[in-house]
Amino acid sequence: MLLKVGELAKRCGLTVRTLHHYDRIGLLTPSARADNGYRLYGRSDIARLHQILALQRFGLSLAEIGACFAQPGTSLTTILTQQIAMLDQQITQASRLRAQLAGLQGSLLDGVEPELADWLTTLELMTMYDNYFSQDELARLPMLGNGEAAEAQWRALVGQVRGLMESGVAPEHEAPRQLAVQWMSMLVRDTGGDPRLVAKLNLMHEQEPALQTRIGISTALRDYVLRAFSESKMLIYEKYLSAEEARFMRAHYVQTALDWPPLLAEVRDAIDADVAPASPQGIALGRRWLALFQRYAGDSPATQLKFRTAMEQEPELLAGTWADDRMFAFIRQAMAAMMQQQS
Amino acid sequence: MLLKVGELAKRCGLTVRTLHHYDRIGLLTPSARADNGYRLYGRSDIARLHQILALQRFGLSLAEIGACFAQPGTSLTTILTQQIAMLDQQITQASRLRAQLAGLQGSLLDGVEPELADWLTTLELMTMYDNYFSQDELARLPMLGNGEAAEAQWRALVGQVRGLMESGVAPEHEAPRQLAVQWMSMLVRDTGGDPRLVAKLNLMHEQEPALQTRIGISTALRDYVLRAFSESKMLIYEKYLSAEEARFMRAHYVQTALDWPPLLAEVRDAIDADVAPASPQGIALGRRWLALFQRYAGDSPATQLKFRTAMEQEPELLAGTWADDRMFAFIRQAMAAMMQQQS
DNA sequence: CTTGACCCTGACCCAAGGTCAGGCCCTAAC
DNA sequence: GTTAGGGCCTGACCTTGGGTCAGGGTCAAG
Repeated sequence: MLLKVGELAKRCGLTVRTLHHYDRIGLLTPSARADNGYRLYGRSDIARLHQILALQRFGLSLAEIGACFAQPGTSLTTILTQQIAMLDQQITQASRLRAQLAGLQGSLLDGVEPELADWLTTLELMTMYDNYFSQDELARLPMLGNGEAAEAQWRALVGQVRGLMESGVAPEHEAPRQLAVQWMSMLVRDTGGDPRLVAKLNLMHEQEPALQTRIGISTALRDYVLRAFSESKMLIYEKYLSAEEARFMRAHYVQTALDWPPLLAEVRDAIDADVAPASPQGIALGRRWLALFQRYAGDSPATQLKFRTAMEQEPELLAGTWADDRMFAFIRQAMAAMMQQQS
Repeated sequence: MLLKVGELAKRCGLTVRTLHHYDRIGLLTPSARADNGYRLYGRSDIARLHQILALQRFGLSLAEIGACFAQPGTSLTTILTQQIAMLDQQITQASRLRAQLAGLQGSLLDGVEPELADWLTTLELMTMYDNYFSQDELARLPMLGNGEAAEAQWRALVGQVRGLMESGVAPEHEAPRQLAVQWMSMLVRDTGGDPRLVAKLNLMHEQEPALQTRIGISTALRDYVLRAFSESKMLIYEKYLSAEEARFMRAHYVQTALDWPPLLAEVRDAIDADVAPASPQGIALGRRWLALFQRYAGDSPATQLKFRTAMEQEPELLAGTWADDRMFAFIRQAMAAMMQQQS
């Protein structure tokens, strides 16, 4: 019962080349050779080949199959769980991509077929997002999924704000202020209240000029909104401050606005990772928080107290800020630990 | 706004080598070079890169992406449907494999952990099946899925038959006959009544000696069953035949038994493919059917009529045969067309 | 004796880059 | 001035699982 290579190949539905390959890499060496050099496969070789094919069908690479034979310590359950896990990952990944493509296809079916070139620029944006956000974060960015409704809302808002800015209306006026508050509220909503997402959005917006032109939000426009939004907050704080304190705040508040989201993001990460507020890492965050706060509140504890009072009295101050009670609690504890340490 | 290769790579989360590669294969050639030979990527290059990455994320190969750019005739919908179809296929395939592995794993959890070597021989059988059956057919082979119950049933039956055979009991005796009828009925059940599956099973069994030793069914055993089963049919036919006719039948019936399944399989294929019975292909099948029938029924129309009468009177004759009314109807029409043609 | 079907080895090929090697360019620090 | 480090260049070899020759030997049938 010795088979030549071609016979074995036919019987197993393989090519001769494949068997040559297995021979070369030492996975299946025929147990005999004829005098003329022909490979002769015996019964045990055939059995081994079947086993190889079985493991291959499981998705193992030839190298892994070789390892299985080399050390018989490997248990089948290990192999199975491993391969199943791999398949699961593969399946979820493919399904996610499929869902994305199907969504895209759905949005294509309604309207006119656009030019490929137009779509490519849209896709350009998609990869940009991919670049800054993990798959997980993308799924949590409601902005993208909401599609139509949210997008129209944003387009309208951006248009209004740009109208005001281009007409020369100062951002401190009431109309820009109201739009800015709406802007931030929508942003909070569309980031699911997660400061990490908004920090990354800001980063992306800053680093991708192409994005700015595409969605129509230049850095100038963003600064305009930022100033208007800051003004809306400062108008409230002012009621609690002396003229001198208000002057200081007005000189520095706007510049700190963009620094908050990254810090909030880090605090949120720390909370999610169960970092203790009193730990060195927690205290470092508290220190940075305090520094940022002092940049517009100043060094005087009395003034700082006024800000805190304002914040407690006026819940409106928290609107559009991505800060919540959990984060405040964390920072309070971190600062307490900080004081303790210093004294 | 010209970026060096390292800068672009960092911004897009790629490696320098990847950009070199894209340059070499002409997918993304930087629009400028510095005096020192450095690649300089402009704004349009960046846009193109983003588009490349988007299409790549869809699962297109670099060659396909290049083709997209080369001829702008390709529509996005085409690409999307194509990729979705590919993903679907990928997903179903992975899911099917996963289900198989999970099933295997489940059957492992109950019992003791067997040796890897033992399992490999089991896997050997699995690939053997793979070799003879398509994935689709495997799923339709209830034999494999039923596992425990059916397998135990088969083991018991095989054991009983072997016991009789080894004790020297002639297959024509009543005990073997009854077991043979049971055998064929189970086979019909476990092939879902599909003659194509049983034809392939027979083929596999004949060509794989390893399989025979593994499941304990030698060709001798199979012939024993076949003879017993034939006997059970012939006893019925005999009641309708003269002594001479019966002698002819007894001399030839058993030898035709193994030729029926392949023919039935082809007829079934023809029906599924909507082949007309009166077409040349249908008539050819009718001719082969008739030839097979005449091998044990003889040439005399009168004798043949007796067989047909028997078949109509004794529904038991159809048990364990994979033939059904649809197939008889097809063959009847084919033969009618055949007669018409000859006259 | 030829022809066709097998067999052998050796070699190059694919996709999508990874990983050096050898050498040039530029900047900053000494 | 020079030297160290980092970035850039090209070229070349490596990966998986074989496909696809090329050049030459072997065997059986006609």
